[in-house]
Amino acid sequence: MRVQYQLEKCEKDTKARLGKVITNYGTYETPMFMPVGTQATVKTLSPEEVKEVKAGIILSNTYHLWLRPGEDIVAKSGGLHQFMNWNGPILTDSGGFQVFSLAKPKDITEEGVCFKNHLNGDRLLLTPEKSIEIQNKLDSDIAMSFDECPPASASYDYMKASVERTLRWAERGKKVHSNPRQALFGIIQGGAYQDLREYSAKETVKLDFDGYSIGGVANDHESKEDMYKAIDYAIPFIPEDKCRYLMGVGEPEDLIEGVIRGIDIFDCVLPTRLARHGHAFTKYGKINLKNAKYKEDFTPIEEHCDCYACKHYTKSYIKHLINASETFGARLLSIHNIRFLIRMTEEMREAIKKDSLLEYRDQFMENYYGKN
RNA sequence: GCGGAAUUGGUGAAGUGGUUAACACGCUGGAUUGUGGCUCCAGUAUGCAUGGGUUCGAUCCCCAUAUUUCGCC
Repeated sequence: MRVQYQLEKCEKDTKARLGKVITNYGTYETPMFMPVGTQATVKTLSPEEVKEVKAGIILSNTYHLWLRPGEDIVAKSGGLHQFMNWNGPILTDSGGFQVFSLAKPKDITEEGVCFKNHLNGDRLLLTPEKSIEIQNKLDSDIAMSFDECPPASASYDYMKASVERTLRWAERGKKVHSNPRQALFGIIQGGAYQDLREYSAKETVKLDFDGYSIGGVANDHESKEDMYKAIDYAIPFIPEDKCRYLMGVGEPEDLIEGVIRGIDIFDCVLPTRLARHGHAFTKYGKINLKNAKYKEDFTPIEEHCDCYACKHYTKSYIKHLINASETFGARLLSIHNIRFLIRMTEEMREAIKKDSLLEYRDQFMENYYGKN
């Protein structure tokens, strides 16, 4: 069976939706936040801990698993779920983001993208067909189309050419997609240019994917206004009965603004990266555990948080672990930060049920950015 | 007691008779949005043991004192 999306309810005053994603590895409710496990592991967490923070689905990465250990080894082990001992749903990114983060413009051709293997210097060519073939073998529940993720600052002409190429790549990838258990999502690009986003959305939808995502946002110092516009331009063209995924977004307020605009799922490295650098999300704003003021703070990160870190450990202790570069500190903060974002999605689901999402947003923002 | 060597910020230390005393760590902040990320950025000695002297000018040269250290009795 292929992943299915079930729309349960639309909020009265916004475009927010309550839904369900049904997969062979379980069903989860949307809106949902996906922790990122690029190299077949959510950095520092065990699968049991990922379950415990109530992650409905995780994201992994085609490019990185292609280079190491190689998709054939993952396939041989019984697929990505088996390989990493995660029996929940998995979405794999296509390597499109690595076009943005690792490749130079001159490496991008109609055929695909030339990468220099960062592990051994080999020249590699990733094509739309290759990306889908790798994802088929990884056997994730949701595969992503291979796209170009252009910088938000790209010129109109560049963006237009890129959008068109990404559409051709989407079609090529769809043609070779052959895993009957795996869904395939299309990616809408176009930056903050209204006509390009609309064009990309319409044309991508014509190709008929199992779900749609909005990509190319929140990169290259893009303003929040531009990001929200990009969502607003694309959403009206996505069929209601398909899951909508905003790629790479994970600041608390962006989750809320995304949901209000009709987004169902998100992924982001932020909670785990911030954790490794000593930061924690809290209801009253982001805090930096490295700050001297937490030296003797023997209270949890958040008093009423239900995560493992907050139930058992103090800021003082976690600060000490971070200062001493002990990995347990990064692990505790990762658990907390992911749980924080997932709890936000839980709260938003409740708010959607009660048609009170705008009130939720206002209250959240007042707490998060107000005076402590 | 005698002779030698050393003394630079929180630490380990470069360094020069002349504009802002290198670097590293630590410390203090900040960044971070489909992870090439235990990463990156910034700030952090009004002073070179103390007191004199030489010099236009001394952390750098000279003298004394203190402390540390090595050797000898």
